[in-house]
Amino acid sequence: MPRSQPRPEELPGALPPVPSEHPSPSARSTKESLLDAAERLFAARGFEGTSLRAVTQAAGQSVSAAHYHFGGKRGLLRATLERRLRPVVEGRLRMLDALEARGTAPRVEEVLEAFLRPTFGGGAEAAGARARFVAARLFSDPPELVGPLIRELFGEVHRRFLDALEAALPPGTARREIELGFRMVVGATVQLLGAQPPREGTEPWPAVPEELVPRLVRFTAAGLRALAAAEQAR
Amino acid sequence: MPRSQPRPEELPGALPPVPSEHPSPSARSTKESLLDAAERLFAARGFEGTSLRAVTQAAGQSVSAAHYHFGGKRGLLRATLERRLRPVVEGRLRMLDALEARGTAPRVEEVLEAFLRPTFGGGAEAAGARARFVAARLFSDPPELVGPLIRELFGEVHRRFLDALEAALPPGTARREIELGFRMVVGATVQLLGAQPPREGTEPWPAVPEELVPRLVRFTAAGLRALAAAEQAR
DNA sequence: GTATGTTTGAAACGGTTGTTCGAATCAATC
DNA sequence: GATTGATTCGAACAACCGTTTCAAACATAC
Repeated sequence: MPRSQPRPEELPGALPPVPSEHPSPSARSTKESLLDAAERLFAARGFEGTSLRAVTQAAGQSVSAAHYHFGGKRGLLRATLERRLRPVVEGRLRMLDALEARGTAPRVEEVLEAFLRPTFGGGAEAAGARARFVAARLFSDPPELVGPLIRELFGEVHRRFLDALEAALPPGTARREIELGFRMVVGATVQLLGAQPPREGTEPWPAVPEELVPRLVRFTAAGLRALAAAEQAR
Repeated sequence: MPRSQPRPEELPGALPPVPSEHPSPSARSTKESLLDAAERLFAARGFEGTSLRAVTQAAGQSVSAAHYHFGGKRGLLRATLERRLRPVVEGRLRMLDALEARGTAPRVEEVLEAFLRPTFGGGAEAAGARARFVAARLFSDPPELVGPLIRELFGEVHRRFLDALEAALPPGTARREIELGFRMVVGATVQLLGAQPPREGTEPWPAVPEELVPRLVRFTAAGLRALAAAEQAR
């Protein structure tokens, strides 16, 4: 019975999914139009608050197309998140690599800039602003779906940046103190990422990356140094 | 036709709703059991991700009870948020009042402590930890519902704390710089509030208010001062 | 008791949800 | 031109959604 069902996305452990050997150009545009619409709607109304039909309708596609390409609604969210997060992660690691390949030890500000700059990457244009929708979603959408993705994408990054901060801060600073400070860095970043949220009902707070990143670096570097100094003085 | 429909919650502009002149003790426990269940479930799965039936079932009540007491699902969310946010707002204002009633001008750290302490109020016990669920929800649930509530509850608070910070920081610091810094304060706070989120699927990050508040004050005070100093040097 | 207004319960309403199915369409290969 | 596999579409599925309805149960005042 040749009931073949060739889902492009991962099946459990079957033969390699044959990832679209010949992806027709229309298939590419179908996938991307779905991702674009999903990104916009998930950002505005959240995952549970957005119906698959709303996405496909906005994309001008059929519901079954979404299932065919992404395996369902959850797969669509995952793909949407991954598309925007992957470049951020890669940018962070690349900048940190460059920093550590240099001879002299990196300063706290440099490590933080390597972490923050790719977050606001892509300039101030629409694509960059849109890309930042993920921040809000990361902390609100189904944890059993987003949680593993965060660990998979950000696990190595967080470890490496914690190490780099430990090396840049005064020696003897407790690891837990650094972890706590790093969480605050992330928090401040996420909050400013939402400065231009593509959320309906919230008026944007005009800000461009060129303005935000230096402030963020200045603020968080001083914060981390203060934590280390207080630890030192004890 | 005496088809009376005495909703305890607000009707548009009709006569005062007669807010339960004789609230039977069972009615109180009904409302509170609903609020407790709603709080737990909304925190874990979000507003749209939680069905009203799941809430009423967990509370051991009927669906109509929720509609009767809160006017529907949205009213239930609003009541849930309000119950936890109101004390925080009042605590912040009270501490700021006390600070300003004193003779000497408050320091940055004191203003920040007045802002942060009530946020982590209630100690480390379950009620306090549970109360913090709101932070996550505030930035993810339907903006057209939560947005007005935020402005209503936090509008005055934010304005007053911005003024207090402006007075405590070196004179001449640009207002926008302070607003930006304040957003980072909020971001760092929210992030640490989620240190023990009652979210399924995310392992908690053990931390108690006594440990977090001083770190938060230290970190953000240094950050704000750094922003002001850079502004000064220009 | 009766009367009055508040609170609960069970069932049903219309509408929407994510997903599945089977046939139709398309592009490329033999 | 037939075969093969990838893609698209519309229709249908069962399950669930928030809300409403109506009657029973309740407490309190007369």
